[in-house]
Amino acid sequence: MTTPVSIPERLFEQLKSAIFDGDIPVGSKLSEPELARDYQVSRGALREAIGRLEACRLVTRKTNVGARVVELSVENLLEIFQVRESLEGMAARLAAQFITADEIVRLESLLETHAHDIESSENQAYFQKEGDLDFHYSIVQASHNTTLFNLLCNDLYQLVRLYRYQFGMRSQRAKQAFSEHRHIVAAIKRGDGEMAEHIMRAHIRASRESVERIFIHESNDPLAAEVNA
Amino acid sequence: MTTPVSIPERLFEQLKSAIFDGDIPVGSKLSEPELARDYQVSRGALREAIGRLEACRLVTRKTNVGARVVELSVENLLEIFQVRESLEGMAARLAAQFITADEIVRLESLLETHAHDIESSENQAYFQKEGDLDFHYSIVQASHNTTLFNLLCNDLYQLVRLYRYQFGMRSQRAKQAFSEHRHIVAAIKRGDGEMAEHIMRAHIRASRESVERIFIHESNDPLAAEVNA
DNA sequence: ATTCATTAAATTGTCGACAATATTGGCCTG
DNA sequence: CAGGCCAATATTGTCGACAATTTAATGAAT
Repeated sequence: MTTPVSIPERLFEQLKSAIFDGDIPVGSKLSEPELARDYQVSRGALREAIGRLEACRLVTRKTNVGARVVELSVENLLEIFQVRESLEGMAARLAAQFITADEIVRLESLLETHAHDIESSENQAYFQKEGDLDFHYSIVQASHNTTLFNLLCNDLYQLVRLYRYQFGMRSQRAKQAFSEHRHIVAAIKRGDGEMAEHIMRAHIRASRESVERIFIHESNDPLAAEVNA
Repeated sequence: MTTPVSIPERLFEQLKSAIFDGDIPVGSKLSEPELARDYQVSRGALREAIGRLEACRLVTRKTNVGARVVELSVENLLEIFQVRESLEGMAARLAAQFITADEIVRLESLLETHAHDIESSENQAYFQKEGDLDFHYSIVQASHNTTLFNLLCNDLYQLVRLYRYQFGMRSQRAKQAFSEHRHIVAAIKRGDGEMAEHIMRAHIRASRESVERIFIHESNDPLAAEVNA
């Protein structure tokens, strides 16, 4: 017995993909009649889907005017990094305290997968499109704090994905980042919460600073931004 | 020209109040036909309002089954405290860095109001029903990080309010908490972010530990819980 | 030509009706 | 009497139509 999926739920996922892929451009208006035609659904169902997009801050709505895809800005991206540093640092510390044996196994096998991805990929602007987020997702899950999980995985990570896709961010230090992932897992495994938090924060801070350098100081090449956190 | 308010928006506020006040009991089902009758609105408008309640996690929804007011638990409350310690600590640090002169004035006048409230109130289980949250709200605002603001003020504080109302939490250390508020503002005013964060974290941690003591060790009197953070 | 008012078109907001699903209660069977 | 099946009922999901509002298009006046 699989959980039933309503039309708005499906639409929500479809619209997210369309936004991530740029089929619905950033900043553009979501026309209800148009989308209802395109996706062959009633406006009611569409409106509920848009409501969910609003909830995870991918679109903003104005009464009597309509919904638009959020505008991206470096300032907002840096804000998100700041919040992530704080929350994911905490997640790493809690994970070190509460992670289960089973979760450790899964986390290490995830690392193995990523290690393989790095080896097999020729160019260095490689793997972690979702893989990196998967790692962070797993850490948050291992914290066993559902409030924290909801904030990060339901809200923030959606925006992080949007920034990655839209800015076409690629890692400039993939091996470095991967190595940090390993150290984080090692610290968690031995129950060293202090260290896990410390590395995680440094890990995310490094990404933020990379973005700052690229976008603030000389922003000619936004395609080479940082992604590995 | 005042911003137009749609029916779902109004309903959202009304339902929130009804939930906070216990008119719609915690854990109970939100019957669409019943509520539509009571509030004299169509089910469509009601469903959108319920969607917003779901977004800030005051209700949970199951497809084809309906919406229920969230179940409260001490575990969840402690989770929220943990997240708040992390986020509000950061907010205090950022506030020390970015607060404007105007915001400092408003913050200090808020403190004066609270000081007066404490003086004029005879019993010690006094003032801060919303006043305390107002303080924390102001600090977050002064951080000038809109992402942080959204997470705390749109999502978490709603739940905090629900816990306060439902558990009838009262401060056991109001004067102590107020003094901590003063120290936080002082640190922010002199631009000492490290100190502001440190005090804020200790402030919230103290509240969490108070709740732990009351609910975990001997929980006979949930009415005397901690509220001042 | 530019601005403003007026009107026409399009879009969003709201509603009630129908379809699909879940829940309830009764009935039958073991 | 317990447990499961089936019909009846109620609730949620979905849709298309109408109303309210915003946006645009048109034209008149300065």
